[in-house]
Amino acid sequence: MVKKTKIPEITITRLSNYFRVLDEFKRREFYNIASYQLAEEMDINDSQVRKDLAYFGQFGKPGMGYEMTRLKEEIQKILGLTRKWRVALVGVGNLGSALLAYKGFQGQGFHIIAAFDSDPKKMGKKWAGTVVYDITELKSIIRKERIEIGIITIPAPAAQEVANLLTKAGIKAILNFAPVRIAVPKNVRLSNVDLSLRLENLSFFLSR
Amino acid sequence: MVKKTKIPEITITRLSNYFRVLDEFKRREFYNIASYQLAEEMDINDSQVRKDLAYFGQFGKPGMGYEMTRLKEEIQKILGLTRKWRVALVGVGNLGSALLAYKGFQGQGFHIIAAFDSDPKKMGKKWAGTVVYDITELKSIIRKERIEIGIITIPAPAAQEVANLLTKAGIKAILNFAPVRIAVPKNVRLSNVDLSLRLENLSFFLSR
DNA sequence: AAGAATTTGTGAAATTTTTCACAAAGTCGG
DNA sequence: CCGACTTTGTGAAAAATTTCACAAATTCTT
Repeated sequence: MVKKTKIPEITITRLSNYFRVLDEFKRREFYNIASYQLAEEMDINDSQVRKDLAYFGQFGKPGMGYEMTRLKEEIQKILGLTRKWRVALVGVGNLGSALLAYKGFQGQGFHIIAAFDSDPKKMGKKWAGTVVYDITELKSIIRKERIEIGIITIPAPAAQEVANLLTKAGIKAILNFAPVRIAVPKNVRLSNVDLSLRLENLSFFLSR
Repeated sequence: MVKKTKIPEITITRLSNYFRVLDEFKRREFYNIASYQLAEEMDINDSQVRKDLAYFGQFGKPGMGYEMTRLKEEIQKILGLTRKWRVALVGVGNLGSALLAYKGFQGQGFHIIAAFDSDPKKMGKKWAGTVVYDITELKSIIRKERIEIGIITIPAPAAQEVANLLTKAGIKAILNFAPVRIAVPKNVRLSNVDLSLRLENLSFFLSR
């Protein structure tokens, strides 16, 4: 399945978006979908769609397009969404609580197993079904629970420190919402969600 | 200032990140910064940094690099952050409240002037200093308050409907947090923040 | 069953983005 | 003020990504 060819990261992002489009078309009770339909929906070129999918195999039928159920399954396999991912969230503030309550993660196989905070008032309680632990317990719980992904939703100043804790606990990937760039070892995958950055981007285009 | 040359969108994103790096260096009391320092910090090539900045002018001095205060100001001008932006937020749920409380926006000139919700229990109250209005008042308030940017933080099913309302009210840009692709007229700038997408991306790289 | 119509998968071409590499401009120490 | 350094700004080269375009596979129509 996984080819030797280097796959552009943006292809992976598009794969997620194809998945979303398929969900919408599924509700319309289509059985097949052609590359040009996916492309139109996403405002891209149709051969882009075919190239992206061709990195991973030959899923389509000439003259017919792609069988929707099959394609959804294939994308799920490619993205690693056929298994459950065990996730920890650090920082049960406004944003952290919102993410704990967010239904979208659960559906895609991302299970927030544990939350951490340094505020004694929050510890021991449950937020949207997830127990909040003292951050001093982070290492032991992440190891015991075999948690692989960490979400950082604490203020900027402490973000690097928490990233270090997560790394030392053996986490494999971090999704960082703190508005600060953090450094992690090369074997840890890091993804930043900078909320202001998106607004700044809009601001640029509105200003021209 | 604005050249005829087509500026890659990714350059704009990097500009925001240069801005973050400058903030961090400033605290260390540096006066100048060289392209290779910015580059190192961001794990990119130094000529990339110079190219990005050169789209907008000649801000550096050979042998010396860039004067930090000046560069920060220039980037602010480029990104349109020297003015205030009037923003509305639709959907005061978990995520919406978190964004209302988020300090980062304010600092960059993004002021959330009004929030909207359809839940009568929330209307009329204030959340983190912002009044929550009935969504039926959206059009009139957006016009009266001259609001230009809308943030959508409602569940997926109603997102398109709200986008239509915002568009009809004359909004110029939308930041969409609903996990669904929405359609807007070409003159409205749309940016999607799909939280699951980021986790899916991590999942892909962890699965390989 | 044959011809028309679709649509895939993929080399090749075009375009975009990144990196290289270096002249020119400026700094610094003595 | 000179010679050694440093670093910018930018053409040119390289690399990556997107688009074109078409043979081959498959379905559809009659």
